[in-house]
Amino acid sequence: MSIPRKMSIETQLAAKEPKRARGKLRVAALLDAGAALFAEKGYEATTMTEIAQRSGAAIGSLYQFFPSKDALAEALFNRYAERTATALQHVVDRAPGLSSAPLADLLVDYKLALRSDRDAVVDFSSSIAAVVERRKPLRDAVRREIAAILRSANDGLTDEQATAAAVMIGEIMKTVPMLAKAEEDSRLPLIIQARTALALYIERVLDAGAVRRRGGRS
Amino acid sequence: MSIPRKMSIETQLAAKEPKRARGKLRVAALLDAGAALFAEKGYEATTMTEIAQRSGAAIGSLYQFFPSKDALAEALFNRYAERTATALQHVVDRAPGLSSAPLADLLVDYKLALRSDRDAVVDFSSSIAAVVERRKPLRDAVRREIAAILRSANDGLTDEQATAAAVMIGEIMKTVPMLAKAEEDSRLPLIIQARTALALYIERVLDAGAVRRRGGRS
Amino acid sequence: MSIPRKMSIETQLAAKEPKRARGKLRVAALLDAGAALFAEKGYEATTMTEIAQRSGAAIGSLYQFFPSKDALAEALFNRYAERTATALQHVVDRAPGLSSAPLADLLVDYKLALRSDRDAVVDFSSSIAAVVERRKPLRDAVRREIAAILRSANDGLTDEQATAAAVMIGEIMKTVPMLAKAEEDSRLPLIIQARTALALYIERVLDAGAVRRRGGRS
Amino acid sequence: MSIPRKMSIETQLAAKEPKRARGKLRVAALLDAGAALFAEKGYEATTMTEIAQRSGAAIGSLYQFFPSKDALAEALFNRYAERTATALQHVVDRAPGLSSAPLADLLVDYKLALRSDRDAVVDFSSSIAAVVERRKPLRDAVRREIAAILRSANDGLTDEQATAAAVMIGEIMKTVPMLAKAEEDSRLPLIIQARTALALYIERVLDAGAVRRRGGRS
DNA sequence: AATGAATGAGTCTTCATTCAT
DNA sequence: TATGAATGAAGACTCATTCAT
Repeated sequence: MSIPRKMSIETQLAAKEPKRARGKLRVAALLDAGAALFAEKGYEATTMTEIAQRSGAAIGSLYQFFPSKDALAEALFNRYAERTATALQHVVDRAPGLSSAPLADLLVDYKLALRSDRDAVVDFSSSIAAVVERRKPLRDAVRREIAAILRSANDGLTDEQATAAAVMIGEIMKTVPMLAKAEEDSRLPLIIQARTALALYIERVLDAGAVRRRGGRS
Repeated sequence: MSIPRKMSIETQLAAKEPKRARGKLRVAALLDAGAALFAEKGYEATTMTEIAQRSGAAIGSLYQFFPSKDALAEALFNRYAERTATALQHVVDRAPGLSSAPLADLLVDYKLALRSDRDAVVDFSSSIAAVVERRKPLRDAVRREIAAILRSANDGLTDEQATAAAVMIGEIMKTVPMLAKAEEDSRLPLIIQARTALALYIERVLDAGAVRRRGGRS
Repeated sequence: MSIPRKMSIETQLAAKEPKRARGKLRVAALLDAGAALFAEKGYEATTMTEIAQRSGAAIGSLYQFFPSKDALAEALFNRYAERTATALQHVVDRAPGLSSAPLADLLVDYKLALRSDRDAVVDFSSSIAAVVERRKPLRDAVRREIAAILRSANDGLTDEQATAAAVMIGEIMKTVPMLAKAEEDSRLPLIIQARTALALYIERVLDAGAVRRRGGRS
Repeated sequence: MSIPRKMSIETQLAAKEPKRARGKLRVAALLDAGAALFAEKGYEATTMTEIAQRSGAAIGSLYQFFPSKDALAEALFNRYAERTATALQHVVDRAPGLSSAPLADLLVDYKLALRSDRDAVVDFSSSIAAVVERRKPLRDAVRREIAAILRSANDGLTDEQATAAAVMIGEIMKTVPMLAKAEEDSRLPLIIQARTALALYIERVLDAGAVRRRGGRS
């Protein structure tokens, strides 16, 4: 897998790793509290004190492991990147041979699985320098995998076509978390719409060569 | 005793006119500065002092027109809502009779036109109470118009179907501003992908009734 | 605190200057309060809140003009440097033609005049990056003036001799503020000792050529 | 010798006596680390954690031996006081019979020997209550010894004269550590200047009675 | 009206010190 | 004893908002 899990820009932003079991639990609790609050109220509006309180720790304990608010955000992003890598590998493993509809479903499910992690990360990922740096590589890696899936399903695609399609697919996938936020009773139908829209687009992409070869769209 | 102690009412009003005009300019400049900064760094990260500075005004002047930061945001949202209404009317006017592809283009162009306004507004529109209130009605109005367009193009759609489709269309439309942020040379191809994806989805929606009419399950 | 961190490219240490009479008074009061407290308890042990309180201002007002504690220290140092320059010019103006004893007195009086300013500045001048940079040039300038006075009084001195003597004279002068801190009744005798010691040393320096010529010990 | 090597005031601040060789080594390492850091960055700017790290101990270990930062400072001061006493005794032992120049050299060498210890102690010795208390007695003891040396070399000196001279000599001696901080190639010449200045002053002091005896002003 | 100084509650962050393992 | 996590008071600094000129 080509996703960079951690970059080596040595900053003081690095979260200090706990050396005892107690510390590991703390760190996980702190990350969860931070994730929840960032998702709820946004990065700027969330205070470090709130995060500490929600995870049942003193403010000093929070700073013991995350030397700054940005460091916490970065750690959260790293966790998100790792989970993304894992989930994406899952997709890559079962994508071969799938037609547009099941492939669309696979991608939508991938997005649903990462939903809450992503919610915690989106708000700050364009405003914190250390995260901004990591963001593009991660996004590019995801796109590359999707493009690869497309090309292996349709060898008539050029690199440019596959890449552009991967970008568009990524964008359609981003609608999933939004739709999943809808009222309980409209959530499912909406996600079905996303599956449909994505399947239609993927079908078009996979047919691109065939269409040309066959000489017209159905 | 013959000296007039009071100017005529007409004269007073006339004297106020240039000041009002100047005020309008200043208000517009302040809104623009706020919009630009909110888009650049986000609502929370932007300070009132910065906004005043960028528009060449003193902080006191800013507060003369907008009694609070939230009020400024609200004004910005209102401006966005008005422009949305205008642009949407434009869409509604020329939608009738269009097939899926040109309709998709129309909607994509609508989104492109509102792009910068939206950038200024998205960041805070879920965190400021007064704006949150206005947001849903605006979004619902847009969805209703799109649903209406869909139903008038395909009278076989139920209300629920049209609404769900309108939501999905709205979401696909949201990808447009993101794609438009791409590098100069990939921007156009990407927007074409958005047009394609949207057209495919709309085509499916417009065909839905036909399928049923032609003998699908009741 | 300030020193161990890598100096960032452009530090925003510059004190903002007031544009209104009110502000100028404030700035002076703040500088005085800072000077007094730094002299009393040291830089690190003095809090910004204390400084604001002592000068009758709100903490925000302090930060209006001095964007950081370091900036305040720097401003204080700048004021000290200016006063040093003025006082030194005074010395330079009346040094020509003086013999060792009156010259020593002149230098001791110069040090006494700058005493309180120096007290405010010594504690932090070796730990704040921006000040450390300015310190050496100032000290060198003072030494250069003293060396020049020595050489014009004894043209048999080499540059190196004059410089070394200037350094030593500077050091003896530094004892003055310390001695001046003594109990009321021992202060005067002690300062007389300083005048004596300084006069003896200067006499030796001014005689250097003569001594050599006459054959005394080098 | 009248210097108190150990203060009789028992406080909880007093460092716990290490009972094992291991502990003594650790205590020495901690004191050295503290001394180095206090000299480098000052007392306030140095953290307990840093001290522990530099000496390779855990923060908990540091507190095992020194129950507070002040206690560490006090221990450091005590060590300095002991070394001062030893060095001073050395001076006292060989001072009798010396003329001004060798006496000055002796005193300068004494100061050079204690230099690094003093650097570690100066910064906090005026701000920590427990140390402030000990400081004056130590300084007075040193002055008393110097005054005694002066009086035994010149029995024409009054107590007041001898004391004032001792203070001045102490101040001139303080210039030695500063001069010793100069660049490698100017260090030696500068220290020679200090020897010279001190010798001149001492010579004057030792002559004082003679002048009176010989018929100077009463 | 316009300007910029004044205000102070609220944030992030530090660090001496205590405590559990 | 040794270790390092936990604690929270305290300090630097920010910024929306108000006020005086």
